Amino acid sequence: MQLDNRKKEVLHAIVDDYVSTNEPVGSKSLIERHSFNVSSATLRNDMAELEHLGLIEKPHTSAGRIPSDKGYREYVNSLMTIEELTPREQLEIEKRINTSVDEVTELIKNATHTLSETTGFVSLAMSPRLKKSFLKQLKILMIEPGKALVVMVLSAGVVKDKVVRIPNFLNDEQIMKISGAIEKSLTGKPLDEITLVTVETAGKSTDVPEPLLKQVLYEAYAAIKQADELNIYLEGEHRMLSLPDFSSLGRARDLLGTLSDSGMVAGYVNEMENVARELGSDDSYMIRIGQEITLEGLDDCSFITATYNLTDSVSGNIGVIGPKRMLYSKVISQIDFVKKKLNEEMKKFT
Amino acid sequence: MQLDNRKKEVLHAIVDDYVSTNEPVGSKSLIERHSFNVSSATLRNDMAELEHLGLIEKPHTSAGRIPSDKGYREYVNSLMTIEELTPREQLEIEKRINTSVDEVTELIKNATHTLSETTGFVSLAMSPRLKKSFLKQLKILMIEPGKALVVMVLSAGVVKDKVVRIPNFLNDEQIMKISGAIEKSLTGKPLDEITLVTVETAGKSTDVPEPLLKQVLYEAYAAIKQADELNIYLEGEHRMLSLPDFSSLGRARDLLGTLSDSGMVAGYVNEMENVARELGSDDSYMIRIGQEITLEGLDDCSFITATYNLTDSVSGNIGVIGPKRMLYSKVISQIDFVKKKLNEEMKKFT
DNA sequence: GTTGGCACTCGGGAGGATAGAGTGCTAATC
DNA sequence: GATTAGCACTCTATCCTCCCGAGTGCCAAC
Repeated sequence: MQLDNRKKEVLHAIVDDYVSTNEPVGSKSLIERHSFNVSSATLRNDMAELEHLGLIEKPHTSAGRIPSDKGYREYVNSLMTIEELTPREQLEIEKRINTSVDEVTELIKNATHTLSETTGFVSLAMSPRLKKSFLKQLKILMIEPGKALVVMVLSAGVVKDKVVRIPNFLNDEQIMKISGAIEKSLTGKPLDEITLVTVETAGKSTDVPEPLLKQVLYEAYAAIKQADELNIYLEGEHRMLSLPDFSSLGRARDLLGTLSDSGMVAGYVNEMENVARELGSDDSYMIRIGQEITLEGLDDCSFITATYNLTDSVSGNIGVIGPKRMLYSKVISQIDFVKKKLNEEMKKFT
Repeated sequence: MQLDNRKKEVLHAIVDDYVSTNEPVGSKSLIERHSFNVSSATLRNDMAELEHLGLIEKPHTSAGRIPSDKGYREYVNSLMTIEELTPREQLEIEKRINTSVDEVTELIKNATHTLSETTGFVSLAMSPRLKKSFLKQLKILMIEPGKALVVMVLSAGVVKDKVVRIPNFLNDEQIMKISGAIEKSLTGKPLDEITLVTVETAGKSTDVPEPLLKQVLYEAYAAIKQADELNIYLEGEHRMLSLPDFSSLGRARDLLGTLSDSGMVAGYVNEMENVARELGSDDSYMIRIGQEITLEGLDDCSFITATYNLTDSVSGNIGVIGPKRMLYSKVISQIDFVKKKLNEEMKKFT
């Protein structure tokens, strides 16, 4: 995009003004609000040019201009400067996240909540991707005949468990044997290297009769697989209703309808993450603007996520879904700060 | 309320018509849609009377009438007849709930989801009130130095756990001793009879040094207390946006804003339950209509809940929040049926 | 107690005029 | 060649006004 300096400033100003007023911005009001040393006619020429390049557009002939998705993209990529949060804002966020909790999950929920409150938008977080974390402990506890609890402690400081059904005849001692055998041979293995075969091999060393053994092993395997399933935490959906961008009930309905399918949103975030990795992107955050988002009803939204790290190899995403007409520089720095604090707090768990 | 038969029929007809058309209903259209053997003028007299009694009201002078909260209340208490679901509808619900799950929590979530889908409204469920269930097992597992997992199995077939911090110096053996001591003396005790003192007394029989012991006991106690905390599951908030009753963005915003504070909703449901118990109500469901609901923004809603039973002494609530302009007879039977199926499925867990 | 008749009320939709912000284009100027 | 003033044009949003129609309350008659 070869834009001369003034055109860049014009685009910058249009985005700024539109974000703060929610009104299409015209050449004249642009002159009034900013100190361009040229006339409105000159800006009109520039604006015609910017429109030709697809960076801004007119809602209708006699209105001002609003940024297009491409315009926002240009703004985000090359024009904006990210501002630090004020100490006051930082303090506010720190205070909210710092409430001591005993589990990583709680911490992540905390951070998500904080992010929604500080940005005023929908916030979301993915649970950590645990595939690369390894098993530190695995215990099978007998709950009652036919039922047991598989408890796993993972390297990332995460505890997972799952109630499973087991054959009725198995006694406490047999379960302990199986539990011990699995633990002994799987400890230290990353979750994504554990297969049904690995688990079955591990169980072979016990003297528990075959068919009974097999079912327990299978259930243990299923519990391990379930441990690295992804969860998503979404919060603040109702805040979207307060934004003028969603004052049309139809849009609001589509948006909240889509967000209510958390599995779909989770899938999308995951896909974003994968794409970013493939591209070897080294940005600390990912942004999707308007139509770049392939989820239905999010055409007027932007999606910004950052990656938090629980350990070197275990990470997840945290971010925001807001209107594409948002103060990107501010929101990005808010996400960034929350992520930073989240990372710091996470160190306490690993 | 001393209403002659025709007035009852008129009120019944007004509620029915208004629920199905969402238009204020006038004397003339009442004649057209129903077979009253009187003229519209007569109905006008009846309607004036009903209005005088506060059962119906006019949005403005020249409109038809709509039921007031009191009118709906009369309808629900004395006029409506609850209709059975069709076999087809029953099947639909059964199919959705019957998906086999391993934990009660999952089952409840399932039921909530089903209820939202079948009614088209917001559904909610409270987790079972576990105060009256007793401890069947309690194990403390060492996770790593300074950290342990308290696992509790309750009589109602529910498994709860909590990660707790413990003194760094404690070793595996000491923890097991404490764990065993607590389990031995608390097994069989209802949760609400377990106090910090009970737990501390239980721990005395071990030879673990006092200050270390004390912290573990305290954490175990906290874990037990946390086990009977109430959770609420809310689902389908976005569905409210599709209802004409909430086509005003302001109302929709207030409603979803309130519902987003799940703690508050949970508190309210709990209060409803307590009031019903005090009154010794033997209804199988509770209904709050319009202004009877003290939550902000729910003036145009009705709140219907039923009580499910996990065991004789352990129960929770499941129900719906919908517009007060709803088909009560239908919704109530839907809730009732879901509750029934939920109870049946729950038997498998206890 | 019921009914037909009638004057009255009020919201909502249709049509029309107007203001105002903004545009593109042209011709003159720097 | 870039910039500017000026101007005719465009389109939306808003405000009036008017009027239809559904509904009401009340009265006098049955």
